[in-house]
Amino acid sequence: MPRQVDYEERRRQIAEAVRLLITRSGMEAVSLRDVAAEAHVSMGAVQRCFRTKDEMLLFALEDISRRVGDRAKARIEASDAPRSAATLLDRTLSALALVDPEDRAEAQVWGAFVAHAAVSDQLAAVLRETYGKLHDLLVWLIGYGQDTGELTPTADPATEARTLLALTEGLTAQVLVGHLTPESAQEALRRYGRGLLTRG
Amino acid sequence: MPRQVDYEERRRQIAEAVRLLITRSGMEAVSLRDVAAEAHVSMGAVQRCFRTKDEMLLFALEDISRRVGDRAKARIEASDAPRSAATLLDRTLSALALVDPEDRAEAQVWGAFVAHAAVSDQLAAVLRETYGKLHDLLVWLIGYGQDTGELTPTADPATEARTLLALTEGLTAQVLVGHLTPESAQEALRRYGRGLLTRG
DNA sequence: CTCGTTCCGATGCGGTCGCATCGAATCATG
DNA sequence: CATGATTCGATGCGACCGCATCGGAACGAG
Repeated sequence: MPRQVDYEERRRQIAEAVRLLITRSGMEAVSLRDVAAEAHVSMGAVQRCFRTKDEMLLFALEDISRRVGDRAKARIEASDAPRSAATLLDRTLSALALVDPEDRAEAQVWGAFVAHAAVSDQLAAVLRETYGKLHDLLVWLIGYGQDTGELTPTADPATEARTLLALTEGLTAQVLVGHLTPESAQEALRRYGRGLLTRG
Repeated sequence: MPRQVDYEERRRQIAEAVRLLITRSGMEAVSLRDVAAEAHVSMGAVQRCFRTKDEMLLFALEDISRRVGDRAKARIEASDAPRSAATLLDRTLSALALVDPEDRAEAQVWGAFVAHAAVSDQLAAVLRETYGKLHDLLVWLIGYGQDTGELTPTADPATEARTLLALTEGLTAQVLVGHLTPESAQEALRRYGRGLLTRG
């Protein structure tokens, strides 16, 4: 056997380059050549990892979807003590809103893929799956909060989860465009969350 | 003087072609040649109207922004009788949510521009202006509803407007991707609106 | 070392891109 | 009609695109 290569690792490396390029110049600036240069590999190596450009973009989206999901879960589990459901919800939504400047790039890439998904069924399928997981996570959190008595029991967790997820995404988009500041978005999100509290 | 041309009309015609192309194949499929063909004019004519491609895209965004704003206002003024503020709000948000299948194309184009705006300051500026106008419209509607006593007076119109606008956009995006049905999005929107009623 | 396999990087190809150029057509004016 | 300003449509240019190809480097097995 000749020199063996960790393809999975290289794919991730390439996905990172795709993210960086989208952040810097938008999705239409993603070319195989630029991706290869950004990932410090040759074009041939990129083509060895992905048969086509679409395959590469698909993997990049799966990669970023995994990141978003992981971060949301991480912020939940990072709570060392049994936190209140309200705190967990707040942290989770903040993570999803990507309001931190360091997450801005990721939000930008996410938005680019959402826009592109309107044309590509494959990308749309990945997004649907990710949205589904985030939805389930929020449903669970809301149900948990209702069990502990923190959240109003009359709310339908599914509807509330849909609303929260959409609100979060909408706020993020408007922050990216510059219509809202991260602070005002954060405040709108918290204000809505407060409405879910039993004594809010 | 030689044959005179209605440039403004032609520009609109070209903008329509841009919309159609984005709807059909996404923003990166928009080339001068295809736009010219779709608009049934020659490439030279397109170049006479717009110095560069970016100028063309900018105009297309301004055109669609105007359409979105016009439609929102139209649905308000179309209410022949002095409608209730709640009805006006519901109609306005439905218009913005672009949940009707016929509006789906427009929502798709809007999303494409939002994504692209993260890279182009010029486009972002147009979007900010449009968002600002929509925000002001919602603020006015909410204030009107509070005056008539239909809406809870404790809510801050500005914050509520921000929330409603973001929620609407987020729901639209998720409908486009296929994570939500237009019906569930409409329901989530109405459910939130009910929370603003005095006796909701 | 030799061989066989695997991977890399360079190059080529056909196509499309945005943009510039230019002759022909058009039409009010003198 | 002749003129000159103006617009059109076609063509050319240089660059870049995605993808295919291929010689050779790298490296384990015999």
